[in-house]
Amino acid sequence: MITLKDLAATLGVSVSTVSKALKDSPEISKDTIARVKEIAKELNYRPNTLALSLKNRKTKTIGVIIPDILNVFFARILYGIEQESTALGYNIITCLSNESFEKENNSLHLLANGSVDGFIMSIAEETQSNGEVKHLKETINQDVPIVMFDRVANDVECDKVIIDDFNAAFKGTEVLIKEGRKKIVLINSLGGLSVGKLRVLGYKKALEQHDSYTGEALVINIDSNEALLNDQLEKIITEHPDMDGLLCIDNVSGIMSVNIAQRLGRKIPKDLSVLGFSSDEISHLSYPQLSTVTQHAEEIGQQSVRMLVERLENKTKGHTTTATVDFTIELRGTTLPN
Amino acid sequence: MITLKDLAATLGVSVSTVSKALKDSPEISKDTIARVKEIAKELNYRPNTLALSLKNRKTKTIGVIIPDILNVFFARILYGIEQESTALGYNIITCLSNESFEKENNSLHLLANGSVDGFIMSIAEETQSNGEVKHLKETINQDVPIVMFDRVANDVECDKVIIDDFNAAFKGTEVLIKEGRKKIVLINSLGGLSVGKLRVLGYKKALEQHDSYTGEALVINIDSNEALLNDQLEKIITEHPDMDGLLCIDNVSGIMSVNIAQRLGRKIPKDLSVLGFSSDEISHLSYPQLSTVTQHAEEIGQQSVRMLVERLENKTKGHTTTATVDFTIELRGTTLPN
DNA sequence: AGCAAGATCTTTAAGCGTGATCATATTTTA
DNA sequence: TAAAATATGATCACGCTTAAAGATCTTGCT
Repeated sequence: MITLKDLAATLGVSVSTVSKALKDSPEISKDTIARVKEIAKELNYRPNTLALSLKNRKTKTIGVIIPDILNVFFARILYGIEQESTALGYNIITCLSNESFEKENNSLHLLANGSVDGFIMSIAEETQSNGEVKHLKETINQDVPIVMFDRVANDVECDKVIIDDFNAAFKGTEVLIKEGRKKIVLINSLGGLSVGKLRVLGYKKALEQHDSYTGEALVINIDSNEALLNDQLEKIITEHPDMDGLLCIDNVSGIMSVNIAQRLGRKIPKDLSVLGFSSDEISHLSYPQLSTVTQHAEEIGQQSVRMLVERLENKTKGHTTTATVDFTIELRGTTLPN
Repeated sequence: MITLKDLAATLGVSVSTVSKALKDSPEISKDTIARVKEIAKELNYRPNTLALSLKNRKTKTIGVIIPDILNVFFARILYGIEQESTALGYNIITCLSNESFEKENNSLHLLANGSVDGFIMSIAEETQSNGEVKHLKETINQDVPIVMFDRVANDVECDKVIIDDFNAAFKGTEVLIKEGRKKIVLINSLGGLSVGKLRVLGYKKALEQHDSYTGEALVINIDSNEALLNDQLEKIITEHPDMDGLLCIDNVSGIMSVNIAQRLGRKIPKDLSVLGFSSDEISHLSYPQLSTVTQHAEEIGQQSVRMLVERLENKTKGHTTTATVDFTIELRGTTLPN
């Protein structure tokens, strides 16, 4: 690695002269500046980011903690985070909590010592169901800000980026109601997560509020293990022959349900209307293509970065914000054309 | 942030005493060690990684460059990388090249200045098709080692982790041949990538070598844009009514083909046997579940980390290795049971 | 012309947080 | 009481920035 010292030595000047020359300081003569720059280029000098970070007490690096990178939703959020950070001149250190509290906790401690300027994270399932928040509060108290997205801890005071899950499910359910469906079922594989709970509430509220819907509300909880998903869904579809509307609130069960229902002889969307929750790319995997409540995952990521950087660079103390990112409902082939 | 200085001040001893005490130096009295440790714990002291990195000239951080995080294959590799790095005490800085040469190049330059000890990467499509290697060679020459996985640059001398793509396609094709299929088609959406080319070669070789196969080889190149995939596949399946074996060499077109073919009235696997290339989780999305040539993505990631760390810690100079990670063929529902 | 006061350019020194080496001070032992 | 053991402190270096000091050359004024 080439350092300022090396440049100084080859030119026979002092380190500080080189340093100043490289940033066009008016203190340094045009001539010297030119000479320094030339040799710097020739030797392919790059300032050592570590040294700069140490000096400036900031790293221009964001710690990102993702619960599950194999979930397209999170992968896409990471994509958004990466894009926006790069645009704003930040790097990201990515940690995968793998839904484990311990890993999440470790990552936080490992990086909250000057390695990153702040965190962007969605909390692990385990953390959420156990209601663990100490590690989060501690980090914030040490002046390392956190922005939480999607899965947030309500009793931690920090910036947040969420979807209006209640409303998303509400509007989604309305789509099915307005089609005149008589038995609309919600399949829930999100277990103890707050987002799942909110979606169930939105679904129930919509059914209640529309007099045109005369059926019952039926929420079926299933195991989220993907290997078991096919069998569970097949069982549900078989056991509910009169089901004509289906709301799947996770990424993949909508796709699977469409494929299974068709194999079992249901016409989609005629006999059964299916609405999933996910982003575009996965909806292509079924035929007809899955209609979805689309969460703008990329936007969630970008927004999170913007909020964190705002806080870092303007030193916004106190006063936290919660941003809600819009959802859209995209009707493709598994619901009736309107 | 709490520093050694802070601890020293509160205890009324010197910084070096604190530093030594924290690492149980025999130079320091039991008594002082205890006192230092107690207050360190109380104030929640964590050594500043940045300062350590600067001092030790190594960061214990790996730069990871991924072409496309929305591709499950890469997401899963990242998963493996993260697991193994954490296990070996390394952090990862993740950059997404998004298949662009420029982003790849930038990331490399941005981090190859002491920010990371080495890189693990798969080169961007653009980089590969243009045959750009200067940035890679430069990095290696600056003594920052690179491990490439999956998509590798043949004329760059570095450690590599690959799949035996030729053989994977060869064996996969053999499965279909042994079923007695008469018209086996390969659908290629991987365009200019080396892996795609190797798979096509393996397929052709298998067809040639088996006298029992009397049909032709037919490679159909398609656009990889997922939004267009459905239509393209439907067209292919419609136009080739006599096709009875299908090899899809990317992640998703196998799934789509199965769903489309069934909708068009083909019985799977009776009329048409389909074999995809992907990892487990995505194969669940079709019914019957897709039979696949499974690439052990996680293992590829882990192996890459092991090779890099080996080089970093043992200062293995010169002498590069290429590791081949096994593939397995997993017959699920879209091929005949054997 | 003579010389203080600027103007211009360069170097010195300190500090970011650590750890290693070397030096110093205090106590114990032979 | 000198030598050895014990405990602590001072200093430097990692690569960089920056305030302050130093050195050299111009300028302006009597």
